[in-house]
This record gives sequence, structure tokens and C-alpha cells, in this order.
Amino acid sequence: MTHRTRKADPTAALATQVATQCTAVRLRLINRVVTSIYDRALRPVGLTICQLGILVVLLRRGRARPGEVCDLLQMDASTLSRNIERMNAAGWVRPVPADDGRSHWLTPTAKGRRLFTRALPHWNRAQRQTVSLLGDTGVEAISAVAEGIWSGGDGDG
Amino acid sequence: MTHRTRKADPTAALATQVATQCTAVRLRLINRVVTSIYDRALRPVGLTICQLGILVVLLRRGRARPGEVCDLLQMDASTLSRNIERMNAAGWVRPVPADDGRSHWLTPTAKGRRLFTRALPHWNRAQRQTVSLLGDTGVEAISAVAEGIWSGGDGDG
DNA sequence: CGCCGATATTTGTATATACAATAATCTCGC
DNA sequence: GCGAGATTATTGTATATACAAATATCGGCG
Repeated sequence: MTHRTRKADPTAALATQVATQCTAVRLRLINRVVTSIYDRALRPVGLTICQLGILVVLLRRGRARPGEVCDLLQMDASTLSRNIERMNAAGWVRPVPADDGRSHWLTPTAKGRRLFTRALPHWNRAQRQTVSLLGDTGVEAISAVAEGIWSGGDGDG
Repeated sequence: MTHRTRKADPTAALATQVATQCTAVRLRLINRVVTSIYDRALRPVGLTICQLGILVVLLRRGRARPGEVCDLLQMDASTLSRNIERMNAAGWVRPVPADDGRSHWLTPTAKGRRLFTRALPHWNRAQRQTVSLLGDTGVEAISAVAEGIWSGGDGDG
């Protein structure tokens, strides 16, 4: 009789390599955890962290074209389009015609501004909770990586 | 006549505070960028980074119950359920009955193992590209944060 | 044995996301 | 001024995600 143990699975070891190295798997895990914190915190005001992020861009700039928002947030145009669709339906943003007929300005409404004001304390709570979870070090590291991407990516420095 | 400049928008300054501090907005941006890198790299083999992450867990452990996978990846049970649904439809994983009738084992199929082997070079390419984008520092920081969450979270150290 | 609370998963519904294809407009060269 | 190619956004389709509710099973207690 041949030996009773079946031959070792060669993929298991390779899978361990991937598991212990893969940046995407880790990043996505962190993203799920952190997104949950903010979404739960913001739920009482009926806002998601995604929507808050978009609203903040518009509030800062007063108005912005879809393409600008996409560039800033590194978000696909179609993704933004659907998000704006919901925010528009909720009455938080409005499109206004631009010179270039292919585009338009997105502007926050008064209702959107009031929502933002109401959301602030909840956002603060989530932010504190996140700092407590990731540590100052973790939060700063994430900021640094984002800055790196905004400034054209490519490596350390 | 009253002055021509309209009164400054008080939300703009607050929005800037949020924009410059919000960890979630930054993390989600990084997540979009990095996920895109892996999904594009894996596309030729018909796999997403999400699915690869799940497959890797099953390959490492040989088999796992849904709840275990959720714990490990910090993924909602319903999310895993839908992902497994697709991977099962593709023939990469199979459920096998467990002692506890409420649950079952998830196991990779031979087809799933072959897929993983084919995916490896593409994953490697994405991983290199990500290291190049985020820098060793960034990649290590993300690993550290994930380890922190796995080991019960709460702060630096 | 049978019920009841606890546990494990799936299903219903909604948001977030991206790629491919389409639609609308602009710009430049002639 | 017109047509071809570029630019900007939206629509079609599919995956990823989570909360709430439903389903199925387990385990203990009377």
C-alpha cells in the first residue's frame, strides 16, 4: 500500500506567500473596517462617507465639474455620476449650466450645507474612533500615501 | 449700497478641515487606486482581487467555514455569501457538509487551484506595481495597520 | 420530548464601484 | 461652415459591500 498521507497541496504554500504579502487584501480589509465606522456614525443624518467626501469637495470649491471631482478623488466618472444622481435626488447638490455644453457645474444646495453642518459632530466621532483604532502612526501613514498619489505617485520620498 | 462681495460661506472652511483630516476619504481613495491595479492585472484570468483573497484563505487552510473567512477578512457574512455564490458558479469552490448543520465547509476545487496558479504571475505584477506606487514605506505601513486590526486593534504600538 | 434563545447563513434591498459603450459637445483644419 | 477626432458625461451591466430580515439548526431546560 502506498503511504496514507496524500501528497501535500503545492498551492497552499504559494497561497501563504500571497496572504502574507498582498497589499490589496490588507488595504481592502482596512477599508471595510474604516468605512463601516464612518457609515455607521453618519447614518443618523442619512449620509454615507462617500457622499460626505463628495460634498466636502463641492463645499470647499463652491462648485466643481464632475471631471474635477473625479480627478481629485481618483474616482471613475461613472461612479461619480451615480453618486451625484443620489445626492441630487436628495436635494443636496444641483447641476448648473457651464460654458462648455458637454459639462456643468456641481454646486451644493442650502439643504446640502445644512446637512453638512449636522453631519460634522458625527464625522468627528468617527474620526476619533478611527484614530483610536489605527493609531496616530497608522493615520499619518495613510495620509502620507494619499499625498503621494495626489502628487503623482511613484514611490517613497 | 452694501458691499458687493457676498458673505463668506461658513461651511467652506469647515469642509477644508474635513478634507485635510478625514482618514476615510484618503483611505478610500487609496483603496480605489490599488484595487484597480489588481483587478486590471487579474482580468486576463477572470478573477478579481476580492475573489483571489477569498480563494487564498481557502487554499491556505484547505477548507474553512464562511464565518471563519468573514472573521479573517473582516467581511460581512452577506458579502461573503454573494462572493462565494459567484465563485461557486464559476466552479472554483464547493461547499461540503459539516457536522454543524447550520454551516458547511468551503473548499477550493481542482479548477480553483489551477486558476490560482495561473493568476500568480499577474498578482505578482500588480504587487510590484503597487509597491512602486506606494513605496516600501507605504506598503509596510498598511501591513502594520492590518496587523493591528487582526491583533485586536486599538491604537499604536 | 419539545420549546426557546442562541448561532450560522442566506435573502431582500440599497449604495459604491468600474469597464464598455453611447451621447453630446467642442475644436481644429480646411 | 463642416466634418473628423478629441473631450466630457451618462447609461448598460456586473461585482463588492453592508444592514435588516428571514431561515435553519443547535443546545439546554423543564
